[in-house]
Amino acid sequence: MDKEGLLQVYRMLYQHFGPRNWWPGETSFEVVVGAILTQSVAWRNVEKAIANLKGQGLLDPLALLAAPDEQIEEAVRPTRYYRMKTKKLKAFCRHLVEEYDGDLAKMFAKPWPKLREELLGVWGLGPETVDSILLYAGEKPTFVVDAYTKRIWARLGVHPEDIDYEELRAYFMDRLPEDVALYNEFHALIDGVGNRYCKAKNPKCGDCPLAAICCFPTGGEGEPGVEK
DNA sequence: GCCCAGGGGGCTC
DNA sequence: GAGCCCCATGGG
Repeated sequence: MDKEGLLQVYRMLYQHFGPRNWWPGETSFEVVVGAILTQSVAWRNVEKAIANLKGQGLLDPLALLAAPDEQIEEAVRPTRYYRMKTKKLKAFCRHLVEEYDGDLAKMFAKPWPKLREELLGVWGLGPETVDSILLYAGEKPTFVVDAYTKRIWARLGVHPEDIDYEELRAYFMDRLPEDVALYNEFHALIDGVGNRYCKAKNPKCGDCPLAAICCFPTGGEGEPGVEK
């Protein structure tokens, strides 16, 4: 799939869903917190957790660091893995406070490819979370890949589903213009189609906007590894 | 009441 | 370095 093919998919999704207006968040710190909490969990539950944190004045790096683990755990309980996520939130806040005086603007002032490597070194932050933070909180032109991206492009016959994260990210970034708004909307649209039509165990193809170009289910998983 | 969602860490060999 | 288990809630 070349640049035009990718943009065609983008247009098909956009026509179906319209603008998705990501990322909901009053502050960039709230967006970061959401990026960590949304790991493996529906956004609905993240909203509850963020409301809990906000209600207790914990949507602030210093306040969050100072609060006892038990309080954070209770607040983020709806997002599953709440003990792990409490550790992850604190690990990020610790890094932010120690390296940037708790100031996200200062952090994002750093050249983003360098910052990306740095954040990947923070405990609890993997590539998807780091790219989400950079794109949606920092407005940096890095493409976010998730399980839906892998699954959908596998079903389009472009790659095997177990493709490496960095490889698929590079696939998009090598072909698409370096455009924050495009990356923002594209990932949000992929999440939309994935959520509605592309669940792993019970896909509901129905009126999926990509049905015309999809290899699933008739074509199985497509032709893994074949470059289209 | 069971099964599934699905990112990241950590362990194994 | 690939494979596997752990985390542990809530919706269908």
